[in-house]
Amino acid sequence: MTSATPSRRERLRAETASEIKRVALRLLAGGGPDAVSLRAIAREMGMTAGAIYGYYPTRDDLITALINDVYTSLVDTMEAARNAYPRSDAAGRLLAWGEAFRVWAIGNPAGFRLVYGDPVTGYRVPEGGAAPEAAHRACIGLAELVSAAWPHVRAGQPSAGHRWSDFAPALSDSIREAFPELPAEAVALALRLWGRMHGLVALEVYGHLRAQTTSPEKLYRAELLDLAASLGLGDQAGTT
Amino acid sequence: MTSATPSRRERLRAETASEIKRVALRLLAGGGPDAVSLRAIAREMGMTAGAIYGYYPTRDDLITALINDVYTSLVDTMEAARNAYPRSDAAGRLLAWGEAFRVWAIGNPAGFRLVYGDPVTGYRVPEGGAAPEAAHRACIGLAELVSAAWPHVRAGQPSAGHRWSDFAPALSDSIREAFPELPAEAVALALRLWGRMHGLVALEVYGHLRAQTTSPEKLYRAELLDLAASLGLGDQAGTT
DNA sequence: TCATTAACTACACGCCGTTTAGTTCGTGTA
DNA sequence: TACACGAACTAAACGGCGTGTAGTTAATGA
Repeated sequence: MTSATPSRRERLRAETASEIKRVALRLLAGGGPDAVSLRAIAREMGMTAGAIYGYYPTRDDLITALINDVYTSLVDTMEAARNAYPRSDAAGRLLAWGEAFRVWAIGNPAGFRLVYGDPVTGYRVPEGGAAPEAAHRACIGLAELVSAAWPHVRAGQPSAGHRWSDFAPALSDSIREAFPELPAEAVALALRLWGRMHGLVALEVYGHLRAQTTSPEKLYRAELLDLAASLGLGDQAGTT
Repeated sequence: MTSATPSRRERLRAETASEIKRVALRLLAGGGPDAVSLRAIAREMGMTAGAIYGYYPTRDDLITALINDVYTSLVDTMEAARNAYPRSDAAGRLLAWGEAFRVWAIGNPAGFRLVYGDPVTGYRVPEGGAAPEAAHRACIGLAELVSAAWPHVRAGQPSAGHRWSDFAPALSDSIREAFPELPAEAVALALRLWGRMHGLVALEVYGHLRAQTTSPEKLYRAELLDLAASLGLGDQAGTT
């Protein structure tokens, strides 16, 4: 913010910092979470491990940066998939979002583990622990899907008596601002959507589903359709 | 199998082998997955790390044994909770199973990670990769719940055209033997139940839900009720 | 009694994250 | 232009890890 013209030094520095992340992501994709080590990254860059401490104060800070990058790319992907369908096609947008989630996860198992599992050996989430902004965006995206379906949601949804105070202020505030017509109950529904998409995908990524079925994608598709139906968006064609 | 009377040596040996697992589980519960190391276990037992190789050929074999134990204890817990309700109370049994799953997971986060996540640093599932017997039992348990509800499942369940060949032979065979009246579609439904329970619980265990809501249990309860309703077991009292 | 052998230790190897002290070199200023 | 500063980096060390291997102890059984 303070620098109008980033000096040459600053440019080199920023470039190195992002090269570290780039190499880390490559190692992650190539050799799984355990292949991401400061020593391996440094080796790959022709440096020594200690040098990385000039860019990230600790390994976990680097991992945290990676998580944010990867999480953001996931949410970007889902939003793009959703936006390929017009606002009028609530079912299409829901299915697109859900499919994009699974496709990304299956294509990026290491990334999925990074974001939703134990990222790498010994990593602990930072104390301050503000959820990454990407998680917030994901929740908003889900709320948007719920919002579009809300008029059709059959009143039969079990009301567990959710209140606004049940949710993180950051979440409540954004949703009330973006979708003023939604009740707290709808936020609960959005989080449940999240859980429903997450369940089968997590089981598949970690190999539990493949031990039981040869076609997890069929299972997931059925789940998405059931999910759409339960939101009152039933039978609007199973677009890709 | 060959020994009628286990010799003193054999008894000591078996006792040591299980003490290793016991200590490992204690370390796991106490210090998370990273606290489980051969050196730590040996230290705790007044041995050296190498000694453990006399009992488990490699660290991953020990971890595999732990996973089996922990997974089995989870399934035992869920089955017991379910069996507290009579067969006639299909909804009660479903809710009990589901609640038991979450309660166990929240009370045993390290165990949950061991079974459903990346167990510990560098662990890779064994090649032969037969899914643990406990996973099989869990699937059967879910199928039983579906079986009890099957007459009520509204025909509207989206049919994704599942066939018996879509599932692992071990699973298909057991289910066809135990519940001859069930179609392949019902197995798919059982696996989807699994995913639905798994989703919110996994998000909660890994800290993603708590960043968004202060009452994950309410969310999960609502999900279970919705799930029961979608199986046609609606409105049969929200028993504990 | 004594050879066999299971059980275990001691040590080494290469990996890891992290810290510290020392070195190199581009940069802004006098 | 000369020089001092400081950023960037290396080298080496610490303790921890899983895993082999060679050597030691002690219980077993003929």
